[in-house]
Amino acid sequence: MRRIPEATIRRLTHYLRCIEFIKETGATILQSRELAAFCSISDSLVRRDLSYFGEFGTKGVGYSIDELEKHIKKILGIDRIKKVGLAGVGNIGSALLKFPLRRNGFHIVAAFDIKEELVGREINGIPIYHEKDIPRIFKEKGLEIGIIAVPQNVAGDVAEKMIEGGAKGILSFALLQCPLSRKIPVRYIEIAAELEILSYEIEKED
Amino acid sequence: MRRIPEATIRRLTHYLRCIEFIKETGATILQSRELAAFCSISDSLVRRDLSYFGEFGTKGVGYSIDELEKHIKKILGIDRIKKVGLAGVGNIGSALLKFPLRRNGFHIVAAFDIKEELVGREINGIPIYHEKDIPRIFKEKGLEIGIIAVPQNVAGDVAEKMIEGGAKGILSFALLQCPLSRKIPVRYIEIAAELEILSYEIEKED
DNA sequence: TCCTGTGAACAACTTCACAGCG
DNA sequence: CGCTGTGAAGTTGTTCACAGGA
Repeated sequence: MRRIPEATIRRLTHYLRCIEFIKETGATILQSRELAAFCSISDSLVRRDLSYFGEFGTKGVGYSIDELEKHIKKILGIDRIKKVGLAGVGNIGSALLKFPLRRNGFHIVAAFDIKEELVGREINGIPIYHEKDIPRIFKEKGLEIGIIAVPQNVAGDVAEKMIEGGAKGILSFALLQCPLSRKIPVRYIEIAAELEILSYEIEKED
Repeated sequence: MRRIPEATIRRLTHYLRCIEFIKETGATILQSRELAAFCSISDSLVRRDLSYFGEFGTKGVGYSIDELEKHIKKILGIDRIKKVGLAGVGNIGSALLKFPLRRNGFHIVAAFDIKEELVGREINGIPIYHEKDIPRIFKEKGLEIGIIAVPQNVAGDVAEKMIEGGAKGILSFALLQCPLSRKIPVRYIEIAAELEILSYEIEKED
């Protein structure tokens, strides 16, 4: 199979959001043109994106919404729940603990912080452990994904502990400055960067 | 001037992060190769990115770190503080109110919520108003950017109120389903989508 | 000499346009 | 006929390779 553009994968997540929305209207068939309109892109791009993974549609008709949803979830690997561990129960961290990520197939099973007064407590039913126990708890509970919401200066250490515990991927709110000992996929959420890009778009004269 | 790739703008924000970091080491000159290594990209891409905006470097030497920082901030429009209004003082919203965005040139001046018990209070020195007052406060205080951290079903209404108040750009944590009355730049932070992309990267056999 | 800035080559991604199937 | 799936064309973004200035 050809290499898949990252942009295609990102759009797949948009398609999923649209499908969830459209499903509520009771529709069962969806055409590339309609899905494209929802996402403000061209219909041929929708077809191209889906065609990377097989032939899901029916010529002359469109795509079965249920089938399409199942296929996209399979492609994204969210056809089964993934267990997540979150480090850093500060502002962002505790907000995420209350966030309904489970709806999207991600289950935050354990949280970690360095503050003794937090260790042993629970937020939203999620137990908080000490950060030094990250490797052990990741292994014991079979956590696959780590979310990093700690200050930047310790983010690298936390990432290493997650990797030591067998994490397969990391989503980080802090820049990981040092190269990681073992290569696993890392994605960033950079609020400041998004605001800066927005600022550029505002200022540039079109 | 040629059209600038969005990827270039995103990298500009990375360059800024690197510069902030490198400045602390006391260096005053930076070469494209070094900056590229920090960002794990090619040196020619760094030079290409910068060349879109003029000739900042000195041949045979490199770039003055201070000059480069100033130029990039100018390009991104963050050479002056931008005032921000934030709607939705829930989990994510109140975390953002405590986040030091000011360091990056963004000043959250007002927050908004629909809950009467929050209205009139302050978080981190930022006053909370009722969401119905978004247009008035945006105008009165000259807010340029709106951050949306409200539930998805009211996100569209909130966006419209911000636009009515003269907002020039929006950063949203919720999908804005309806088309906006006036076209302004909108960027999204989609935590679920990032996790889904991460999931894909984990599952795919390389 | 060394590193920047940039045409030209190359690679990646998107759109076009239509064959082909239901 | 209508809509998908896909070669081919077109467009956009990145790398190469080197001219040219400090």
